[in-house]
Amino acid sequence: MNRSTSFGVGVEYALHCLMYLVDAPEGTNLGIKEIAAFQGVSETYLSKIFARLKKAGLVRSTPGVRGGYELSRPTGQITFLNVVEAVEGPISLFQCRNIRFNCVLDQGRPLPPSAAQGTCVIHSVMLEAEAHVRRHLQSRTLGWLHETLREILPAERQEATKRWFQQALGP
Amino acid sequence: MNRSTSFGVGVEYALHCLMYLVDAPEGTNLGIKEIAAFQGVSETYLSKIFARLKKAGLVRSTPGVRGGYELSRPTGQITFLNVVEAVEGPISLFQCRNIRFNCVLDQGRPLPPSAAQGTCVIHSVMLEAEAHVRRHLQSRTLGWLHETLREILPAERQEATKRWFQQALGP
DNA sequence: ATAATTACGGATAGGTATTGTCGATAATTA
DNA sequence: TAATTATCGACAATACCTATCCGTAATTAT
Repeated sequence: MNRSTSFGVGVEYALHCLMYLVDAPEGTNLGIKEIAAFQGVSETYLSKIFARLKKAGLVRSTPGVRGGYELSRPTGQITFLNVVEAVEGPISLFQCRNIRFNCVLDQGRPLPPSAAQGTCVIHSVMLEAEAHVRRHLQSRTLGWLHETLREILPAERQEATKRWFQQALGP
Repeated sequence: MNRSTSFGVGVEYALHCLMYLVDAPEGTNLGIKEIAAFQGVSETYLSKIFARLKKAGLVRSTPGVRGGYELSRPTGQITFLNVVEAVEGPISLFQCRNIRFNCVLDQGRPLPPSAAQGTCVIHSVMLEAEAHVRRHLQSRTLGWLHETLREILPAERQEATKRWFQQALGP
C-alpha cells in the first residue's frame, strides 16, 4: 500500500502561495494569475485551492479588474493547521470502520452488541496520534514561516520576488 | 477534499486480527479462514494483509493443512508503528513535491537554484508532525492493546471468543 | 502415495479521490 | 461599455484502495 500520504499537493500550493500574500503591500490584492505564474503551478487548480482558503475564512477576495486575494487575518493568527484543514478538510489519520461489529459473536444481536461499549481502543490510539499532529501544526503560523524564510533566503532573491510582483501588478 | 485519511482498512484488519494470534495457545497456528470468519472480513483481502505482516517479520507462517500464522515476537515487542508501517509502508503526512523549484526565478538556471539550499521549511514542519505520530504509535504495543482489551471486554465475551477458536480448530 | 488443506503470488476489476481542465456567470474597474 | 477577475459546475485522467479469482507450492491427514 502506497497511500500512506495524508496531504495532497493542494497544501503545498497553499502554504507557498500564501507567502506572497504576506509580502503584498497593505490593501493590495494578488490575482491567481500572477501567483500561479510566479510559482509555476496550474492556475485553474490553484484557484480551486484559494476558493477553499476563502471558504475557511483565511483569505478575502475581490472580484473584477485588479481583484484578487489578501489575507483576512494577521499572519501570526493563521496556523499551518488552519491551512491544512481549509484545503484538505478535517484531518484524520484513521477512519475507524468498526469492523469489531462484524464479529461473528455480534451477528444476529440487537445493537449495541456486547463489545460495542465506548470507543474502539485502536481508534483512540489513532486519535491521540492525530492530536499530536494537530498540536504541532497549530504551533506554526504563516508569520513564523515568513520570518523563517526571510532569515534563510538570500536577500537578493527576496528583492527579486518583490520586484517581480510589483512589476506584474504594473504601474 | 476528502483524502485526509492516511491509513486504510488494512491497518484496522491487522490490529484486530493480530489480537487473536495473541490469544492463541503457544505453538498454534491460526488460519486466515478462521480469523476472517470470526472477524467478519474479506478472507482474500485479509490474506494480503497478513502477507505484508509476514514480509515485515511480525508474523511467521506455516503452509499446508493445519497451517496458519503466529506472532514472531513477544507481544510487547510489536508496536502499532510496526503494524501500520508493515501494512501501509513508511508513513508520511506530506509528500513534498518541491514546487519551490517551479518558481519563475529559478527557470532557466542551473541546479541547484539559489533557493534550493537545504530542506524545504514547510516540509520540515510536516516531518516534525510525522515524528510525533511515529513516536506515539511506537509507544503502544500489541501487548498493551491486549491487556487493555482484557480489562475492558466482558469476561463472558472473552471466553466466548476463546471457545469459538478452540472449536474452529477443533479435533 | 494420494488427497485435502493452507499460504503465497499475480492478474484483474470496481469504486473513489485527487489533480486538473474547460466554460459560463457575476462582479468590479477602466 | 468593455475588460478583467473570482466563482461555480461539469468533466476527464490518473492513481490507488479494496477486493476477488486463480494457479502453485508446501504440508498434513488418510
